[in-house]
Amino acid sequence: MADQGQSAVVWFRRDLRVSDQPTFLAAADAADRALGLFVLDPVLLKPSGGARLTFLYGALRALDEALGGRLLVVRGDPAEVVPRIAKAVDAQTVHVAADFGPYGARRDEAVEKALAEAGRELVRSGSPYAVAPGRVRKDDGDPFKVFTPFRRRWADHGWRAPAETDADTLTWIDPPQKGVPIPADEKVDAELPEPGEKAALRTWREFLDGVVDDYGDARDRPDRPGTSRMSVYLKYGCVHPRTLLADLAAKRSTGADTYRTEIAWREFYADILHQRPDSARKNYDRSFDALPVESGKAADAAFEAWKDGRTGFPIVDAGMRQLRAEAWMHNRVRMIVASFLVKDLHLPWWWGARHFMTLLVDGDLASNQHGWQWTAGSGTDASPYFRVFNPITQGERFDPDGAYVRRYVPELADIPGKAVHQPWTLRDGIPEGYPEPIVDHKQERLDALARYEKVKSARR
DNA sequence: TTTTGAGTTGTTCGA
DNA sequence: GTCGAACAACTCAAA
Repeated sequence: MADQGQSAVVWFRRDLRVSDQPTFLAAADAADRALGLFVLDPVLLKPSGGARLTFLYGALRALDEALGGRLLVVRGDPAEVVPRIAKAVDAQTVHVAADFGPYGARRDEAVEKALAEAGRELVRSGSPYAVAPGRVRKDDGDPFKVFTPFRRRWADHGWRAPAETDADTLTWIDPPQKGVPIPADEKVDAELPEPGEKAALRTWREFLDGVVDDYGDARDRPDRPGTSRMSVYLKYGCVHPRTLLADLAAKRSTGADTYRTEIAWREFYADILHQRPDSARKNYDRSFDALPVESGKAADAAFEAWKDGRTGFPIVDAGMRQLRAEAWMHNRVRMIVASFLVKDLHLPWWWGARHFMTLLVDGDLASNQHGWQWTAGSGTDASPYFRVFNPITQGERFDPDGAYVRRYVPELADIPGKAVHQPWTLRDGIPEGYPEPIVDHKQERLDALARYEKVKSARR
């Protein structure tokens, strides 16, 4: 089928791996040689914090190595770069995994159009999801707005087995031109996970052989390594969720079920963002536009205290400091600090969401923005408005010995046990250097409930 | 079209 | 200390 000597381009984006790569199979069908390409797109690089850039560069180095040092890295606008490279290697087809993000989808349309003008084709094979956004639909054809029925239909829909590919599926050609070197790591203080496909599979194997069966409970304990740590690898496609689902299918534990549900959440939020690209920046439920939020100098000061981990609430401060130290935060603690920003400080959820996206190594637009909206109550299937996390109760329940707090808040390192969650009750007073609580939680909870009344009356 | 059942992650209060 | 109920009403999904 392929003409002798025909080549194709495999344009990598959020699929920095060689196993389970449908694009490789499609490219092998179309041609007998391929060029591996990655485009450093300033539009995407600019809002990425140093942690994500550093991880990305590391993953690119790992991919380049897997391709025998033949990955071409070019900087520029993909709509200009991709057609130029395709022409240089005389490729009829450029192969990608479909992107369903607000920017990615527009970018791909522009690239597709530019390629078509030169008689070339952008071929989409697969996506970063087990089920592509837009596929899971109700009987009447409309998209789901509630998670649980989505998950049921999603599981019924099913997914393909992992594509059997590796670096040798294609013959990689030498780049026709010199690209740019993969940039050096950004200056990041945080300790980052090891980038790349091998690290992803090793991390997954550890989880699968270890805590997965106990995941249902263990995942809520920030003081213990009970989570999979796969988020960053999924974000950059160092592993495909299909691979994880195939391994989970062999497990028959509730822990494995719970983990499968977490993957479903990732797919649900990608689907929602696909339906409603504006929901990355605006309230999914627009009646929440009526929620009164704080602004001005006092709000800015409170926001700074939150970002710095100096709110005087130990579990909140520990989380915010873990974010700076590791460019990652335990999921349970993400909910606690988010609830605190939105319901104790009465600040807009998107302030917090933006801060997360700046620092998180695993920052994914769909999951991050909709996770925040869930906490704020403005999202799909949102938390009932009266559900306000109590940072002390949450700390005592999920960090019962206080080990998590002591690990990240050195001022409190000498306080034993769960007393660490309420340093203001200590006989000797709050340890030097640690702040007083910046708000009275009980008071702010009532204030939050009053503010939500405004949303309710705006609906009428 | 109408009806019915259900909806990630919590807190507080009173018995 | 433990336990169950209240906290509201609405929208969604499916029969």
